[in-house]
Amino acid sequence: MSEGRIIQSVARALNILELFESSRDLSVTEIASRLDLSKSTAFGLINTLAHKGYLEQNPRDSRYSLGLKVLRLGGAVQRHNIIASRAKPFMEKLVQEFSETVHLTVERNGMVVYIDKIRGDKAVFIQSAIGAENPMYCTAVGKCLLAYMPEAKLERLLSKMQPLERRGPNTITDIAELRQELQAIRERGISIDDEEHVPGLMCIAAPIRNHDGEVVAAISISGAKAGISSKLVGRISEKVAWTAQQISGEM
Amino acid sequence: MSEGRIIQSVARALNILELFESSRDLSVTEIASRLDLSKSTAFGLINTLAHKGYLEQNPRDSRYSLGLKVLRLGGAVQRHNIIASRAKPFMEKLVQEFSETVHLTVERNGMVVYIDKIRGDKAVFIQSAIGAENPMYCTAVGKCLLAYMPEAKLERLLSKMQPLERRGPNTITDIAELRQELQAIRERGISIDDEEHVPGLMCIAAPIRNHDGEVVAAISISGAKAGISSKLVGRISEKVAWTAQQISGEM
DNA sequence: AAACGTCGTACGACAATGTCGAACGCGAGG
DNA sequence: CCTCGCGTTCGACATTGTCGTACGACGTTT
Repeated sequence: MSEGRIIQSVARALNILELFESSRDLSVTEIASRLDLSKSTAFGLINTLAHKGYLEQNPRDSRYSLGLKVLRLGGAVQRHNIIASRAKPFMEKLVQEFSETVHLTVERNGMVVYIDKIRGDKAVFIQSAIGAENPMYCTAVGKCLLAYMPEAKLERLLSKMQPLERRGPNTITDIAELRQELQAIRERGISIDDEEHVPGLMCIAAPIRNHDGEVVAAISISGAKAGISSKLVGRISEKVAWTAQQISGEM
Repeated sequence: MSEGRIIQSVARALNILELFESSRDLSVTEIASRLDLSKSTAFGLINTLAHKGYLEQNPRDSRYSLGLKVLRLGGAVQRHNIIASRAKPFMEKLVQEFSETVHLTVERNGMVVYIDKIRGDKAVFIQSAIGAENPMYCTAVGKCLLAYMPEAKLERLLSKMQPLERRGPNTITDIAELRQELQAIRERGISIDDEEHVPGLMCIAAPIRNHDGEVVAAISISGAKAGISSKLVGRISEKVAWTAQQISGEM
């Protein structure tokens, strides 16, 4: 965890922005107390963020909320991210075919990060937001990314993620069992989360490779387990794997 | 343009992030020179942004690009923004019906800001990104927002937006003519951009109101003019207006 | 109505902190 | 093997962010 030079005021400003991930609007006083800053310090930072459009002040109650400028940055990521831009049209086709929610994910710091998401008509309430993080061991996409990871990295991540907390009825809580599962995923080319992360939820994922053959992302379909017959699992698996290969071919 | 207290280092850090809207990756030296900072100052800011996940360093060439953390913020905006979250399902239905691109926009500082976008199958290349800005006088959504604006605000914006630059074959370049157009929009409840912004492109927009009846957003469908017969214009207009009303009813 | 509490914002003084130039270690290219 | 340019580190200075205090505005309470 080397740090190097950290500019305090910048870090604080970013902390302020992050507060708004869980709150729609905040007052200067609330922000100051949550981050242990003096009101005037908080105000200076907030005012700077607002001046640049990253926060906006509601004229009614003079509270602050996120500004639209942050959308610009998010859009820039999507645009510049080779995976996301290439995968988008394929994701849309998947949504149309199965009417279930489709996710695109990568690994970052041992977590699954959702870089794009398209909801389907059947839209079970899946509270995964773009940019959100989830654990790897209990999600289809996470296990998929683990399965194709360089061994050294896998070992490092595995040793850091214990214990495997139970999240759903079928969560794999034993490391040895997880290793077997990863092996099975490599053999099938498909990763399935059968109520391991969220009760009632089923996900099917497949790996996306860059032109060097390294797995750099995973794509998945998620839906209510009740609505997915075992026959459908086969059809979805096939199509997800096929889609992942198509996307890989474009990289 | 009152400023108040601006924290220099924070403003500089935000400037750095904004550089990445037009560049996929940048080196420390490039950033320093573009913003007229010393290399070490730039490095401190960059390092802070990277440490917090808003920038990432490519281990290959040690250049920096936007980090996935910015997606979190963008997602938070979408989630907290009442208009965006309410409108999403309706937008998806519009896309399914017409297979054309659907936009959701608001006005900010006299510009149209795109807060959501869903591409349709026919997906003409429309380079509008989420968070991007466009002028109001030559876009369907912009004219729509102008048409239902409080008079004082309208006058202020009109006086600031002259001259009306020609963008497409039918761009309205005369203020008086624009006022007539706004009147027509109010009468029809529908705003149409017929190659006024981009040659070959046609957009149809309708206003979204909050529960006080104020117009707070506009929704639109965009497509190649060649692919939209005059009969289709009627059908689309009707459906866009209907959708906008439905969304308004949810606010 | 007047007193109170609390809010966002402004001010000013101190020292903590961001800034800068110079220098280091490293890798690529000649 | 030397050189160039890169990202990064270091240390000293003074700029700048920080904090307590205070002001004016608003809403609520008494």
